[in-house]
Amino acid sequence: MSEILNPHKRERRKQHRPGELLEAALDLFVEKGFAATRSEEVAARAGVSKGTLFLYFPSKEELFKAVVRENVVKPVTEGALEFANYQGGSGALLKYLMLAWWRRYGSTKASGISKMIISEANNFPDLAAFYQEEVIVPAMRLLNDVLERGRSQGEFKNFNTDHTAMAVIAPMLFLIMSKHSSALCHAGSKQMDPEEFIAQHADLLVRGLSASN
Amino acid sequence: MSEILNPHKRERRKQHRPGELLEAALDLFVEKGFAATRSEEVAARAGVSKGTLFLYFPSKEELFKAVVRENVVKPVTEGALEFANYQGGSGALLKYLMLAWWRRYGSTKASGISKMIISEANNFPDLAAFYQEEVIVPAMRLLNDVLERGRSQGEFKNFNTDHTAMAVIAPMLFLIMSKHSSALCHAGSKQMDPEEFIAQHADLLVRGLSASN
Amino acid sequence: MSEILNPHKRERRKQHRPGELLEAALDLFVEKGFAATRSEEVAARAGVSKGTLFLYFPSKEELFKAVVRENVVKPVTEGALEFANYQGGSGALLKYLMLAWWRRYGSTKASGISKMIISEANNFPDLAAFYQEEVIVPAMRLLNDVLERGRSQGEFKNFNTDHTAMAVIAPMLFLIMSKHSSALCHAGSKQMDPEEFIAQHADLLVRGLSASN
Amino acid sequence: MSEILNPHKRERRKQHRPGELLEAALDLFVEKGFAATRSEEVAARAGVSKGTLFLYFPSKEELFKAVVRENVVKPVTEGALEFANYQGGSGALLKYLMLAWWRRYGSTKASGISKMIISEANNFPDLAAFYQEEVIVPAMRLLNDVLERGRSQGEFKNFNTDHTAMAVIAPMLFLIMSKHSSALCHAGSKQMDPEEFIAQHADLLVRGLSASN
DNA sequence: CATGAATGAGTGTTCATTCAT
DNA sequence: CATGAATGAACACTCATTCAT
Repeated sequence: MSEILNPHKRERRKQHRPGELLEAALDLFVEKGFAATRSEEVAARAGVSKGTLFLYFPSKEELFKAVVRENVVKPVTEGALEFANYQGGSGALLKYLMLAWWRRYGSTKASGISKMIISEANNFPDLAAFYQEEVIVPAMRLLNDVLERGRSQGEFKNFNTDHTAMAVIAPMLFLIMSKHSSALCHAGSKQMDPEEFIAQHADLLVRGLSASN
Repeated sequence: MSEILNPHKRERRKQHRPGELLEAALDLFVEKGFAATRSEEVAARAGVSKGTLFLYFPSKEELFKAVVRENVVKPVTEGALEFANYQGGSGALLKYLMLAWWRRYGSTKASGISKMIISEANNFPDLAAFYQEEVIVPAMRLLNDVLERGRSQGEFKNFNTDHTAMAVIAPMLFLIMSKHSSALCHAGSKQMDPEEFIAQHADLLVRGLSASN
Repeated sequence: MSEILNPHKRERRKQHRPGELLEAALDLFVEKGFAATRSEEVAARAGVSKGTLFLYFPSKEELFKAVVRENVVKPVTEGALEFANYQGGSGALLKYLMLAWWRRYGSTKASGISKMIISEANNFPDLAAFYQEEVIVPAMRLLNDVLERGRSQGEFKNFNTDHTAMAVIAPMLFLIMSKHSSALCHAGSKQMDPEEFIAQHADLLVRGLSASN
Repeated sequence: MSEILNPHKRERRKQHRPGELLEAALDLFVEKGFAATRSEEVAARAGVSKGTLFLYFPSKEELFKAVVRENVVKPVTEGALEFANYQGGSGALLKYLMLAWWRRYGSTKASGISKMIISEANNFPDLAAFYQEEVIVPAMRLLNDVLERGRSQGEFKNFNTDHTAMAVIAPMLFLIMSKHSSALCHAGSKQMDPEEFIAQHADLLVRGLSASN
């Protein structure tokens, strides 16, 4: 009804085009990977023609970068914001951020983009570099900041930053890969609750970081 | 014996061909993945023509399966053998197997095959099924056997098998992905010693499994 | 109408493409057979690139089926229509249909498709089945109907349907094979007038079918 | 047993090699045609290696020519011999030769060679020329001689040689094509006895040739 | 004589990107 | 702005023929 009353409908559609294309591209990149996703299929799923896709995004690579900016950079930025405003203890903060990251990103379709990049980085160095800059570096900086916050507040002691960072990342990466690869999704990981898994892991880590020895 | 004494060039080459091709294929599958590896390049790297490759392996898929059998199935089988003959405690056994697996497989080029399968399983269901059957199932069985050994000996208590299996696998998977994806290999993981990482993780796990509560 | 008034080049080309490709494919299938016809050559003869061919026909097999529908099914359908509307005697009808079939099909390039299918049916079972269904079955039904019409009108007597059908087909098949195979086209058949040959044969047949004994 | 007693067995096999290869080649050429027959399969069916085939026949084309000489030229030569020695009437001779040709050649596997040549002559001009010279020309000469014998004896009258030759050949060609192409072998031709078909046709022809008008 | 390993040109089909309309 | 027709390089796999052993 609103469509009939609103004469700007087509214009609204037009303005939504990039968003619809991004949505379609996200779906397909996650489902098939970068190389195996055909640009025609992206266009078709967004309900436009092949030519239109290249009107908004000059190449498949640029389309991918836009998908990353829209879906992957955001959660990191949000995490950074919450970090800046957080008042409580660093252990609780770390656990909170890990769980928030899972709820907002890891558990969503978008996390397939991380799986995709890890899978195909070797074949697309430009994409890898872009992802490195826009995602990995900020995320690692945030993680580092959390650990340093804990150290300077005296809550975390005697830890090796690199090892600890790995220990934070490893289980989350594992969950992502399990979620998006049929090679892992049957490896018993289906019977497991990811949030519980992360919570347990976070507790384990915080306990380790807080120990005196 | 006569072969050693009578090193006809053609004959010597022939017997080495499959091995040379397997070696080249391993390199390229690890470097570029399954889809992006061109059969002609495999042949070229092995120093033969395209046709020769198909003389020894009827298709790219069969070539891949041979690579898996040669490089991935073996370490699992070896682990199972050592498990059968092991005499000591189950905690030590678990730690030993994790480290042995890393030294014999994870740290080698061959582990890139695991990364490859996880990356492309969705696009190649037949390959995924093959890998599932030949690698994942036996490996999970071995892991399960180790945990059950610990339980029946009273060394491991009160653990959830699935969760624990995930906790064993996650860090090793993380190391593999880091080693073989340029998207991760700069994520600080280069400064870390994998064996130490595994050892620490194994200790953490064993402590958790041995705890009374 | 606007198309005629507004002859945009691209548009005009587009609508003619399938026809041009079908024409080129007919030429080449007749000239070289199915297996020996390269899709690139079909495209080149139609003045387009290889890719364009597959824009209109999803595979060489489908291209062939389209060629059959366009060039072979039609004459049979036309014959069936004329049969339905025919008023005169059955002997005259049989002779008329045989000659019409020759003029409309046998004497044209398109009849090379029949030669082609007979030649390669063993190697392409799917194509053979398609041809069987779309061409042979309707054609045999028509022939049968003509003979039954003659029997029910009392004009044709005491004939074995199968033998007679063969006797109708054999000379026409012979003419087609002669026309399209260089192995036969010099066998003296060049000095012969096909229409006269068919007319004579038809007369012979009708006389036989009309004989009392 | 005889093999054990006969030390020359291997030598006998050797001498039979060409024959075994010819036999295998005949089978495969008839089954799949010239282009689609792989030389390796010919060798395999003869129980020798690919190299051996090329030891006896310098190319696939030469192999084919040998098959023709062995299997197709012979029946024509035999027919010519019988013609030379025949004493009776020319009508009976024509009928006899037609039936003999069917029994000795048309009904055998070897007749597939004629189907094959007709099918592929356009793609292999050298083969077509060879077949023309070695088979078609002698066969047409024999047929011509039979007709001329009838004319000079006053038994055959008022006939057009070319038309008559076609009328003799057409049904036999039809039988061969039916026998060797799946596109025709279901066209009702299975219910028919070839010898009877030929006999009827021969009678029809002879009656026509003997008629006064 | 016999082998079979090796070659490499050839074929059907796909897909990112361009551009005339 | 939007379309979709057109391109052509790429890629897995085949096979007649050669030749070292």
